[in-house]
Amino acid sequence: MKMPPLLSGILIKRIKRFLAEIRLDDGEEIIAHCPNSGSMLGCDSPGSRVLVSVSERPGRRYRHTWEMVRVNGVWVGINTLVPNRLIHETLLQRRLAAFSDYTTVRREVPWGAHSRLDFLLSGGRRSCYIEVKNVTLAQAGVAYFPDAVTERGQKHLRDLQEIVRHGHRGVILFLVQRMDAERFMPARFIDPEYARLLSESRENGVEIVVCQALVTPEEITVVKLLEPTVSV
DNA sequence: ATTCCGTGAACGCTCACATG
DNA sequence: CATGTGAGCGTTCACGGAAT
Repeated sequence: MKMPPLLSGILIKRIKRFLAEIRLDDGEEIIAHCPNSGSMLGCDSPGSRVLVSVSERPGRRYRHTWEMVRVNGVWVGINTLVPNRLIHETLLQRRLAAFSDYTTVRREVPWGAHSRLDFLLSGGRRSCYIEVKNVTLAQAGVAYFPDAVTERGQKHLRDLQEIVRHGHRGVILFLVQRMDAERFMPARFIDPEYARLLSESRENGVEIVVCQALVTPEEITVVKLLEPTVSV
C-alpha cells in the first residue's frame, strides 16, 4: 500500500483520543488527527519522531493525520484504517495463501443483529468471515494485542465462534504494523479475558492469522506471517 | 442507470454526572 | 465515598434515497 508524501515532526503530546500536538521539522506546531482509538501503549511518548499525511479535503477540521511513529528503531503504523485497506488489497492480490481460492470479497458485512465483520469471502468451499485487528504494541520481540481492555474485541471473538458453529470459516487476523517482533501473543497482562477467549476460540475452530507489515514512509506491505502463541 | 448527498455507525478512552 | 453510565471526541465509510 503506497503512502502519500509524509511530513516529519516530533510528537509534543497526544492531547486526547483523536488529537495530537506535533512540532513539524519546519518549526510549525500543528494539531493532527490521531486515527487510533486505542491506548497506543508505547507509541505515544512525547518527543517521538512521527510522520503525518496532509489532506486537502474541504470541511476537515485538522488537515494533518498522524500515520507513523518511530519506536525501537522501526516505524510503527498507528492509523487503524490501514489494516482494513491493506488486507483488502492483499486479499485481492491473492497474496495470502489461506484465502486464495475465493472469488468475491465483501467488506463490512453484517452478522446477526448487532455485529459487523470486516470481510466476507465467498466463491470458495466455505464462506469465510474475517475480522481484522491492528497491532501496534510490542515488547522484547513479542507483538501483543490488545493494548487496552476491549469489550468490543471480545464480542468479535464470540461472533467468530458462532460463525464457525454455523459451518463457515471464522478468522481473526492480526496485522502487526512493525518489524521488531518475531512472535505474537494475546496481551494477558492487559486483558486476561480476551486472552482466554482467544484460546477458547481457536479450540472451537476459529482460525488465527497474524500478518506482519513492513512499515516505511513510502509504503506499508504485508511481508510475512507470524506464528501465534495462544495457550498459556 | 448513474452520480450525489445526507445520515449514522464505528473506533475506545476520558470526563462529567448520577446512583448506591 | 465508591462505582456505574453516558456523552463526546474527528474522521471515514457504507448505505439509502434523491436528483440527474
